[in-house]
Amino acid sequence: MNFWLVKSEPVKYSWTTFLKDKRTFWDGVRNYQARNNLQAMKLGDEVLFYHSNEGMCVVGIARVVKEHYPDPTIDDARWVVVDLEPIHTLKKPVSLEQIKADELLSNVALIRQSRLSVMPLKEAEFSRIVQMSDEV
DNA sequence: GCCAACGTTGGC
DNA sequence: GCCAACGTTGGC
Repeated sequence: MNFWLVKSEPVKYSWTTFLKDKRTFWDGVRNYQARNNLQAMKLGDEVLFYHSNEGMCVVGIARVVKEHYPDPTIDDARWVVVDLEPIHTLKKPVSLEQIKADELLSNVALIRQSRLSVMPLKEAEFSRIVQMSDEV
C-alpha cells in the first residue's frame, strides 16, 4: 500500500463537503508531477487531506476507491482523476507549523515543494502525522 | 534548446 | 496584499 497527501483549498472543496458527499472524484489537477502521482495511486491507498491557504492543516484520512481515469470535467486526455472517499476525521488537525517543526517530517514535499498538490508520503511520514493528530 | 516574461499557488 | 517558488509559454 502507498500513502499520499492531497491539498485542497477549503473555499473550493473542504473536508466538510467531502464528508457530506461521501465520495468524490479528485479533479482539477493540471500539473504533470501531480498527475503522475494520481496515476500511481492504487485502490485502497490511504490519502491525507490537507487544507491549504485557509486552515493550513491536515484534517482527515481518505482512501482511493477508484484508480485513475480521464478527467470528466475537461476534454483533454492528458488529465486524470481518482475517486476518493473519507474514512476518518482527525481528532486534532495537524498544522503545517507542526509538520515543519517535526524532524521526521522535514523531507515531505509539502514543505519542500509548496506548490505541488498531490504528493507521495512514506509510510513513516504518514503514520507520524496520524500519530501527531492524537489518533494512536 | 535556451531563456525571459508571465501566470499560479500558497505561505506569511 | 505581498512575494517566493516554480511551471508554462513563446521568441529567438
